[in-house]
Amino acid sequence: MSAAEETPGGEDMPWGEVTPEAARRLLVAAVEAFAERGYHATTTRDIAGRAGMSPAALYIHYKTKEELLHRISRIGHDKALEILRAAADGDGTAAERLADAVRSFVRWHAERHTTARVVQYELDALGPEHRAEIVELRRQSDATVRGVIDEGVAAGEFDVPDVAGTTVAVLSLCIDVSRWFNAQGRRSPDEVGALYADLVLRMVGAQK
Amino acid sequence: MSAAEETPGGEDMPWGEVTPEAARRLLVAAVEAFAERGYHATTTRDIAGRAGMSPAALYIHYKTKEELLHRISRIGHDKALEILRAAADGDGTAAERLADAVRSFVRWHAERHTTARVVQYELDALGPEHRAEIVELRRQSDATVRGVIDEGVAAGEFDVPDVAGTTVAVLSLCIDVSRWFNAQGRRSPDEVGALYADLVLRMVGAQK
DNA sequence: TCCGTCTCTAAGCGCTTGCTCACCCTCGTT
DNA sequence: AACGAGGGTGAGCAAGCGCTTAGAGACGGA
Repeated sequence: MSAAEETPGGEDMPWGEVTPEAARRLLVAAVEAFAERGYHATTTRDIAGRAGMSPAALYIHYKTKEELLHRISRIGHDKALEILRAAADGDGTAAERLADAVRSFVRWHAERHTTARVVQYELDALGPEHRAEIVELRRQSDATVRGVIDEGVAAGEFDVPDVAGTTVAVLSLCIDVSRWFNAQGRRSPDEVGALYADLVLRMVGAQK
Repeated sequence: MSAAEETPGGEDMPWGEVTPEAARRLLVAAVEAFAERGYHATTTRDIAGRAGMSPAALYIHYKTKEELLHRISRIGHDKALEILRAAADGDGTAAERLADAVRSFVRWHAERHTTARVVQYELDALGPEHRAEIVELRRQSDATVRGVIDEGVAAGEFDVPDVAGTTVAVLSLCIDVSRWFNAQGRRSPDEVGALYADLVLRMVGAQK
């Protein structure tokens, strides 16, 4: 992680790598608008307006509206993959690492559900090359989770008849959090993360 | 179920209740287009073209493009709820009924993933009143699944610390099948249904 | 035969869209 | 003081949008 993504205090600063500041403001505005209305229902005038700029200003920093979506999608997927890998490559048993991965992955999808919604559900709005690039990142996410489950099975920790299918289900479950999660709801991101980690351990038949 | 929805052979005839035939052709075309590109990216000309008609023909059968989406959404949700209730109100233990519900619900989301994708992911494109109507149907789906889990817990069949949260997770898991399922993929709708029924039984801690 | 009804089309209206262009303002450098 | 570079704007273009309208053709009943 680059220094630009962290404040001096060390807390996470999203979109810190996007410069200059005007480009970042536009990108944050686009994330909000895309998450609320969807990519196709969002106009470039709406994005520029939210960022406090004229419609033409957008095209100084981004070539097209689709490039904006691609930047958002790319950064978001990189972050999601980084979170999964940090947990998967950590110490501990396969069960501990899987629970860790699910907990942090779900927490991210809940906490930053605005971004996650765009990242996960607006994939089809990308052009062919950009979409292919993102699909490859997803393949890596899948491989990361499958690896932990494989290790758990090999170590006798898990009981999983269908590793590939279970991997898809686990990732699907986590990703869909961004669709239904509501910040005003009863549950905090931490609570949902803990619940889901428990559910996934049950899915893979980890002994408690 | 009305007679119009079934062929003489008894097999399921989707959109059978939509008449006249031209209106049904338009609706089927709209489902395909909405599923492929999303509601906002689909033009009325595209829908009419797929149905082999002129753009103006659409407005003989539907007042607006949004009404088309509403009809699709309404019929789809009715069908989904009917499937869930048929399983939940059946005979057998809570575990059997929950497995049955998940199996048939998932099978529907896989088999008819085109429709399901529109029904489940284009909710926000509806106007306020139409959206409220659909949200109410979803509440009933949630209540149906929650009921079965509650009964399983009461009967000592299940071990579920958080019934509300687990219900959301189960439904979310099933619904998201429509996003990733691919007819050309390796798995049949039946196989995915069986896998998911097993996974859900594990999630609720049903003894095998 | 004439009429009213229903389904559908060709043409197009008013508006919004993504995006461009000519121009201006604010800088740090010389 | 003069300058070049880069970030910003107001106005607007071509294209495409959802939807309407005038009228054509088919058809059943009086």
